[in-house]
Amino acid sequence: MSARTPDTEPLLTPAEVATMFRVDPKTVTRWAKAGKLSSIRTLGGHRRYRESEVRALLAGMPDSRAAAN
Amino acid sequence: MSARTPDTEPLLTPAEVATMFRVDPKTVTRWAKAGKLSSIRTLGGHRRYRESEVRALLAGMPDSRAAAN
DNA sequence: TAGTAGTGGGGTAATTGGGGGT
DNA sequence: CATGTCCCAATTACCCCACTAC
Repeated sequence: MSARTPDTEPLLTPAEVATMFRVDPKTVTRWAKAGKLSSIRTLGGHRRYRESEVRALLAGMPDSRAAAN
Repeated sequence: MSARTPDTEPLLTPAEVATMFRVDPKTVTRWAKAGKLSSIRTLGGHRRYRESEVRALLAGMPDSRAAAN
């Protein structure tokens, strides 16, 4: 097989996070800007979010942030 | 160790890089074309990417030249 | 009434994703 | 089969402003 994936964290798109929280994608972006949610940028400037962090927040764990935006 | 590896750098396929950034492989190709990501060509014309550079980019470093892992 | 905080909408420009064909 | 390339629709970023709740 070709696609062996070296040790990487699963990421989510803004739309996916928005759907999970039942909010507008812009609101997710606002959370990232406010530092409430850590984000990784693509080379084009779009944001990607850590699935583990999002799920932790969804589960009600208010403390799982590591670094800021 | 029996088989030695002359100092060769670990390379990644477009699909692997795409998975790590949570984007489409075609997007990775676009980055290479735009010069945002250095690429090495196989003899068949396909692109390969430096794992160290990709990881540095994922970490948020705007410029990546040999991350000291 | 004014002030603060959070969310959504509009508009524009750039990036991204998918189809089609090599 | 994965990839390289081109075209076009969808998504996203970024700005400002309106609305609601406290």
